[in-house]
Amino acid sequence: MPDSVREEIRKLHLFDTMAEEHFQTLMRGAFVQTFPSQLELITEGGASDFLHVLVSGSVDLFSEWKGRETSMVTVRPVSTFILAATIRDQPYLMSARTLEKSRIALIPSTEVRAIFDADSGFARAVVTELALCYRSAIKAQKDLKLRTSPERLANYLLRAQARADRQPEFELGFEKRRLASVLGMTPEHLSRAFKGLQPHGVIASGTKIRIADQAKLENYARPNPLIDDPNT
Amino acid sequence: MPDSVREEIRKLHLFDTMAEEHFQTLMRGAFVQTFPSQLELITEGGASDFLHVLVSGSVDLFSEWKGRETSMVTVRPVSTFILAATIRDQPYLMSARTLEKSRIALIPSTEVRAIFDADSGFARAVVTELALCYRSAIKAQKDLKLRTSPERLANYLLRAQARADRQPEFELGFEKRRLASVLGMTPEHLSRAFKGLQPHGVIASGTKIRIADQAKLENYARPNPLIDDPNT
DNA sequence: CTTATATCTTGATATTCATCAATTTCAGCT
DNA sequence: AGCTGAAATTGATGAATATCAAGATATAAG
Repeated sequence: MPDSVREEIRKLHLFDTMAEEHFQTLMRGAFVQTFPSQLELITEGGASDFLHVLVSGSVDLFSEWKGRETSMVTVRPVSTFILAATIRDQPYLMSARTLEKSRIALIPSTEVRAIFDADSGFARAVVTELALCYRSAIKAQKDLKLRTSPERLANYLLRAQARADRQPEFELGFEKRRLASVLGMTPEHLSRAFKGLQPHGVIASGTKIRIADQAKLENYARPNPLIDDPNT
Repeated sequence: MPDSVREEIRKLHLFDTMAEEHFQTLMRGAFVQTFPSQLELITEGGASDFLHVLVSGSVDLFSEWKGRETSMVTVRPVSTFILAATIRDQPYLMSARTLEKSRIALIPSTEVRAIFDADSGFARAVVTELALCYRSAIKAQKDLKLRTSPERLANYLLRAQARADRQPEFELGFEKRRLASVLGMTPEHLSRAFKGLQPHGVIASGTKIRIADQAKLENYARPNPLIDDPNT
């Protein structure tokens, strides 16, 4: 494992308080691999053999049932995924595929669980991380149950804007068909939803979004920190 | 706090491995209270001052946005709720109200966080609990995004049946209007969904459900452990 | 037992959203 | 620059779901 990658992983909240010795143990068993785009890394129902750390690129977590498929969330670097399955030693609830060429560090789950028992700083960090994951899942559920799909889109755009330093213009950075799936709608419906947001101050041309009238959009979207703020 | 209640709380997975001394500390600061039906115990956005343990009765966790309201989950005894908010010291994401007369133990959040730092057995139990909560939230999201509402109802009935020892006949134990809200539909639509399940072997009369043809219902519902099994 | 109130059901209708088919636009490749 | 295939849009239609307005049933209080 290259030192630069090691450093990036160490900086993650999940690993930044644990004893150096334990971190070294984890890293000894770990390895970094570069995967091509569109590769299925893990399949839901499988055994959780490795904790994954996305170092660069991006990964889609998705699920299937009865031939239908839905994107649950997009993972961006640097962050871990499928921590809960690893800790509980239970099957993955979601599949994962790369959206682009991606570097991923794989840490054997058995070692993660062993260090979890040995290092209370790490255990505490796991708790923080899981609580965050849980809360963001609850927010996603509220988003789905309380909002119509154009409302979800409007609030999604405001969150994307916030990620892009609140600039009035930003890149979607993400295929629209997957955005549709994340928002729980069809690509066609998403296309119409974008049109429907024009009177509310949104100008979308291709993958570039411009919030022409911030106040108007916010008035329509009614963002709520208990749904839309990732830090709350 | 009565000893009988103390014992029931102690038996919860969350508390059953911690040092007796620490458990005593928690219990000293805690108190049990009986609340009437339909009382709003906590309001989303509020500060998480107490970890709640439902000793008897039942509690609805729900959320609101723009005048709309949705039931997220029903808490049944004996279990805790709003653990993530307590641990993270962040505002509640959901409100809670009693569905019937309920006894609830309230444990000050500050003490929970203090013991969490001091007792690694407790910390580990918190992790297990949070991972379970997270995974059930993901399952709920999959249920919502991958299934139509009659499919959600069909699978809900199979889960309710599993809770009732897999008897072919069981009580819904739950107002239909709230079931509708939990399943993300209107009461009218739920009523029609029940009718739509008749050809699939479901006989519903009032609050009593009879699975007349198990195979037929399962063939329609296609339950999946990665969505429907609470232990997976 | 009866009244009163809320819940559940049913019917009619409107809205939201999905599907299918046909273009159009875009991005990558040569 | 021009070709190629995927993605995005648009239009027409249909299915899923919500809303509104009555009725029917149940539940609780007197």
